[in-house]
Amino acid sequence: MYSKAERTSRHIIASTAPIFNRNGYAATSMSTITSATGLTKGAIYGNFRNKEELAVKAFRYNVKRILRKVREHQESSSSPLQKLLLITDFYRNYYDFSRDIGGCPIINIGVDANHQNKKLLEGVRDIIRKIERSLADIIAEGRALGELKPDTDPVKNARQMFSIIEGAVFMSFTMDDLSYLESTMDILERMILEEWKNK
Amino acid sequence: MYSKAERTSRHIIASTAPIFNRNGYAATSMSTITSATGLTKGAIYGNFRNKEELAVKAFRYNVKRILRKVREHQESSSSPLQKLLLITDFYRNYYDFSRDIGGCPIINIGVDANHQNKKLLEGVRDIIRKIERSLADIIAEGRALGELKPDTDPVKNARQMFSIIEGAVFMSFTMDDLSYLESTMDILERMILEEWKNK
DNA sequence: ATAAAAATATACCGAACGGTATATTTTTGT
DNA sequence: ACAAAAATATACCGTTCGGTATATTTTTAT
Repeated sequence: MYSKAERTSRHIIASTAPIFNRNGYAATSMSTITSATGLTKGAIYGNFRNKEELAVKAFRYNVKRILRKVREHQESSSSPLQKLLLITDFYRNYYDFSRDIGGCPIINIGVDANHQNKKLLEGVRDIIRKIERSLADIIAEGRALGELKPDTDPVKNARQMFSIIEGAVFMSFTMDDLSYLESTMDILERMILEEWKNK
Repeated sequence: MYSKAERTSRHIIASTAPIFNRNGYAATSMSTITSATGLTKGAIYGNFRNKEELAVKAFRYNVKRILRKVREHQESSSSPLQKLLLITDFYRNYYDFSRDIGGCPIINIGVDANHQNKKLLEGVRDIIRKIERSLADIIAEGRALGELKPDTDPVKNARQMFSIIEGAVFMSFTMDDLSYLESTMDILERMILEEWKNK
């Protein structure tokens, strides 16, 4: 069983994570945090050094939730090519899935933290590099297995793929219109099947 | 000659626009504004109803500056196909161009205003619709002239194109790495020449 | 040049900000 | 059950927030 402090920490993170994601760092005040958690400042500052530390952990919490979902969605396949297509398939449903946490934490916190908060921004960059690496690994494996063309560039293609996905996520959440995701995943899937796949 | 008030208004907008763009609405305080302009609150509130009104006008100012640049870049050509390629070419240099105003106002304010400020968000949406419309017009004209395939869907393709561009802009500014823009423009140009162009 | 009007500066408002010292309550190991 | 330790609540700190009423300065039209 978790200690009291651990349970409280988790509760604070879980209940403030969507708020930080929606409002950003500066616009999420301590009073927002106390009323969202039902706790007082004493409890918050007893478990976190300051607002910044909580914000960083809330960001990581949001990202982990999403990445776990993506992983689960992929697990049904052992083929790298299929995995790529399952990732695009995941993002077709990303709008409904992530609406309750207020959109994509990478975009939200990436934009919010840029020019504002070094630690938060570095956290975002770490996650982006990690995601690109795992995408590149899938592509490299697909190439090694002969599913993808021999001249595929895993790192470059991973970056292109993620960049295109994030564009669609931004547009969908800004315009409140999930068709951007649908329409962009069409392009990505065509790219994978027509340009990356070994035929 | 402009009246005193007009000159002051312009000065306030011009000198706070990059700050709003970088820091966002909540993180740009009145004291930031007074020290950036060299004026006092009396001058600010004498020319703008409140911080929100100034933020909206600062956003429009930033967007106009960029759109004018894009327009100038296109003007050298009368061919819709060439215009599309000049737009992608423009975004290859977008990183250096917009770094001094702190990145892309559409992404920055779009993310910042979402869940925070209705008027600002509506301003962002208006601009996005306007840009997509003008892109769609170019594509439609290209189709009418026979430069693009007859089955091209101007509205859909405009949205896809803009979404992909914004993704690259986000990635470049978040990772401080302009290669995302380069690499994405490669894809877009190939898409235009290989899939949209009437061969 | 002058007076009216417009624009800007000054001084202030109550509220909210992030954070802390300390008192109180709750959990923990025995 | 109990005492020590840990966790949480309370009350407060100085500072900054957006905004305003009013005094002063500058522009404008005559």
